[in-house]
Amino acid sequence: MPPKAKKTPGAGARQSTLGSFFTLPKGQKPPELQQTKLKRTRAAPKTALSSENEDEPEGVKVDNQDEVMDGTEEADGNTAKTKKRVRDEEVAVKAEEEEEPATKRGRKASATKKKVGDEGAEPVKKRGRPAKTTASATKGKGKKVEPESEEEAESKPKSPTKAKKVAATAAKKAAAAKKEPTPEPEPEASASEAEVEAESENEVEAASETEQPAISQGARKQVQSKLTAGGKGLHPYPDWAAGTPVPYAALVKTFTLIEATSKRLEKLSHTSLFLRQVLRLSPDELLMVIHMMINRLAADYEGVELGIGESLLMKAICESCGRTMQKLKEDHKEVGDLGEVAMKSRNTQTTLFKPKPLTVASVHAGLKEIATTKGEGGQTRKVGGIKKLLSAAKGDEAKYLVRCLEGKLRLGLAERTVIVALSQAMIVHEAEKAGKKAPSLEQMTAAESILKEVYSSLPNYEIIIPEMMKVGIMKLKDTCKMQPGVPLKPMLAKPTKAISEVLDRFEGKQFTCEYKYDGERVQIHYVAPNASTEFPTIDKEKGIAKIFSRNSEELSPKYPDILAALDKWVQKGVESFVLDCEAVAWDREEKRVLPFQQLMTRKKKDVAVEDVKVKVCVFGFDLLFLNGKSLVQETLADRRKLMYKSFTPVLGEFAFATATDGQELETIQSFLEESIKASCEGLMVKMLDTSESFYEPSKRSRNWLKVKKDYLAGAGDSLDLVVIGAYHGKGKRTSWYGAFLLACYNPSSQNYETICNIGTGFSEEMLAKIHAHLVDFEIEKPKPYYIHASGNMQQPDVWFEPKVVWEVKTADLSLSPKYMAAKGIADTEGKGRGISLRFPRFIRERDDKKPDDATTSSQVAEMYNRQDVVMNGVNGKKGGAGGVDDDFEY
DNA sequence: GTCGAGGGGTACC
DNA sequence: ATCAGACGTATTCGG
DNA sequence: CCGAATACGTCTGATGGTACCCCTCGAC
Repeated sequence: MPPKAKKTPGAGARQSTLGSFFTLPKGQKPPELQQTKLKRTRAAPKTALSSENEDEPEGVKVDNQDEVMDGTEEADGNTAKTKKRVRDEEVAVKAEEEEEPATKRGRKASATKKKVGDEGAEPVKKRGRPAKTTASATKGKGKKVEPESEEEAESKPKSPTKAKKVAATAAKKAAAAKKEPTPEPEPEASASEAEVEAESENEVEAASETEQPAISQGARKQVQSKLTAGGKGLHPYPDWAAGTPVPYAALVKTFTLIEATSKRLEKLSHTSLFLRQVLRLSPDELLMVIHMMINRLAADYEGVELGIGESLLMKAICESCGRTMQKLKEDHKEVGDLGEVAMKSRNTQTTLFKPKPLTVASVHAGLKEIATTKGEGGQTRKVGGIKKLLSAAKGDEAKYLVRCLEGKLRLGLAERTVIVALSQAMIVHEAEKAGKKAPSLEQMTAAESILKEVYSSLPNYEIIIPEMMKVGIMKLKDTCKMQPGVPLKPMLAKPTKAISEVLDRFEGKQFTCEYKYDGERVQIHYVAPNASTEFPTIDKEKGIAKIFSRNSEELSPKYPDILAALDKWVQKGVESFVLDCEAVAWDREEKRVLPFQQLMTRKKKDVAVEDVKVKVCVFGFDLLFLNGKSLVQETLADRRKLMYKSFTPVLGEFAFATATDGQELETIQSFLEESIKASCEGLMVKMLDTSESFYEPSKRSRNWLKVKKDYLAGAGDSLDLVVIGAYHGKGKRTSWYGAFLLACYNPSSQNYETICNIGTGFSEEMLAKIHAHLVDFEIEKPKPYYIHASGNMQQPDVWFEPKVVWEVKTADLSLSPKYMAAKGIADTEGKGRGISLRFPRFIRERDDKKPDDATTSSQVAEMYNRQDVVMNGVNGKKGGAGGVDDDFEY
């Protein structure tokens, strides 16, 4: 039976799109995407979208209203709402169960069934080649770069003009468009697949899992070894005198090369060549060079901040080049990159004095100085520091200097790649030094994995690099081990669009689901005074007790209360540990967790235990280190057992994350519902006991899954909002709008009240189209009936006539200091705050809606209040307890 | 001189 | 945080 | 058995709101 028939009528067309979208199995492209892939043409994507795959008739027009209304009607009865959700989800899931073709090995045999319903029209894409026709069509955009296009790219490596880019994509699409949706022939495969799976799925999976990393390097290594093994003179920058400081120009040259290509392997090779050169000529500066490449001054937890942002930077450029701010801004808008702007500006001015050429060391020192400048007149002095650097910069140097100050190198080269490059450079260097031949692929692979592993357990170059120079890369593991006091990179989770996706991945294995609390990820490090194991960097007498954030920032000053309460919940005999947990705001009276917005209001510095305003409860979910031993290589099941044994829950102070190991869809389903009722964001799903359950922060960045409520059918709020303003895009989005200002409609005042900016969820194609479309509606000044904050800061770059309506999805609604939506309507504590959206993202255009059909202020208010009720329990203490700046009396 | 508002920056999500 | 796009690798199918 | 095409994972860089902290500047 086509699932569609089962849909709740109220949900209407929206459900049909989202529903099917979110329940698609992994291997399959959602119809929309597929659609776009197949049919993308610059003209009329709209029609393609709506006509073809959403069989979405008139109902659409009002569905949003309906939905909101639904919500409100059910608001008091909470349960009704919940039920509805459950139902939708069930439907979705069932639908999938029925029609999912075993895209992935490891799916059920039932999958052989042909799909029907929503996506029925769309042929199922299977692994492997579907049909002949595609060949010629796809060629145009082939995966390997075609000679011509490469030529093109090469000829203007930097700042390819947008027009060109658009043209290119358009061409691609045109080519792709020829591709015919082929009428899928293919039940056979799934049958055999199913069989294979039945026999040996686990082994196969496990084997491939473990081996993958090593094998996969093969081809890449070959390239690498070729590039790296050659010896001197391969790097385009001429050697500087050995032992002298690395010229900044050499680094910049490398940057330029890296930026010029989009190929990752090529970036990699440039990086390792340069690093090798550094190793050869000025090994002492390796650390600094690495820091510069990843654009950092020191380890994260040392809290070195530049304190420089766009504004100050512009000021500095302005002063140093003698141009007006206005001109600068214009350029910025056009070029989209302050670095380029700075470089160009400098070019127009002849430098009379020839300052000493910049070196990596001098730049580093300059930056550090800027970072440490503070106090009265600090900003001016910082600007002075920038000017000094800038005036010594030649050519491209200025560009990267500025970007470095901006904190975005925008090279397409991030830390991960640098690590790989470093390992390669190092191993080659070592071989050469020892007079041996170029290292074998195996050696290179080994070196790479060693460095990765070491870095993941001790992410601090200031320790690793000197050690590596001393003992060599292959022995690093022996000396650089995890230690309390150095924060690990936390393991992250991959977003999941449907519960079925979880099963898809974890089916047949032991896994667990935990609540995903809405707080701050926190890593607690502890060593008791006089612990029996000693650590090189820790004073034995004092021990250590520190807290780190998700990004390895030190949070101890922010949470003295947690540290002070440690002995309440750490069991005796636990001498040292590293605990992964979530700190959540806690309501002492109601004994329940509070929303994130509440947690945010905690002070960050100089917090004394006595005057903590927002109490925090710690929810532990993983133990990474215990009594002198790293647990990273233990299974989650074991780690968790140890955790349970080592700590004791104390109400309102510490708890273990609520978890269930149930394997059934229904179990997960209801667990999810529970978690949401308990004010959580959703669930985390983790493998329990295969080797995949090791804590592997860097090896596999997303080995956990998160299931968030706003993904699931019916549980996410979506709104239809009017576009009334926009901001010029930067970087990739130069010459388009980069973000937009949205508003809801207030029918009683006939005003448009701003509710949020939005800048994600658009495809490039969409952005281009949007720009082309909206340019014509730009207006000089905001309409008098636009209600928006007056601050200079908040104004968009351009205003529009109210014409276009977009569907936007959000996770939450929050009280806002800068947006005006529903001000005075919702239960906003009379503080004159409006409502805004948390994590807004663009879903699609609603060309079937007029601006005054947009979501209304009262609907927004309704949504907010409903959420408030859910959050605070039906009885909610002292009416509308969500008030953010409510004082919390005890 | 002191105080508060607002700009600018950074962190969290 | 969310999201899209590009690249690299693994897998599969047609010949 | 190979080449081509697809599927999937990883990495990168666009962009969101809010709160705090620090500095600046103007009012008194």
